[in-house]
Amino acid sequence: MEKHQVLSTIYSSSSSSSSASASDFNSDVHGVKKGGGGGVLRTENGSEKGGKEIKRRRYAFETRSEVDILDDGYRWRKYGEKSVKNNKFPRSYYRCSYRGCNVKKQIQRHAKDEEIVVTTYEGLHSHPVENSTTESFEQILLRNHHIYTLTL
DNA sequence: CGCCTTTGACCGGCGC
DNA sequence: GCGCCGGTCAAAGGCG
Repeated sequence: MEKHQVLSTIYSSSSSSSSASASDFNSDVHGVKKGGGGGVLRTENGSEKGGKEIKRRRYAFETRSEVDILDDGYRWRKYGEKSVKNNKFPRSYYRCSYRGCNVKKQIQRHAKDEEIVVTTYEGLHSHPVENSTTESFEQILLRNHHIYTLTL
């Protein structure tokens, strides 16, 4: 629904289309505290060892949106949230739902400009987009990744 | 009914 | 050697 303006460059001064909606800043639909969770005894995980570390490319680009969750057409499952010292706002960690698609997405807000959201993609998708209604966000990503191609 | 969200704890690496 | 930071996972509950 909401159109998100992707900033091709870091310094996108031209910003007059700041039509702030009446959306809640918190946008916390739940707002309910749960006592469950936590206190989990992590058993030894027979993770694959000897696995070769695959070089993961990180694509980070800034987007101007009121909401942290940007609908790029893929399904993301939030798996964690931690606050960064440098940033006053917490960073959200999202992961792709598709089996076999281990793409990770990190969303962090700017410490100075909360209106600016930094989205960092890790890995590449290997499955078709589910939501075709959304504009090809991936296209923008590919276009922006040229500017923000960080090789880990 | 299924999927997703939230929170706490734990782990690993690095720094001091 | 210990502390700190960042990142990940797992279970439960809620909502669609």
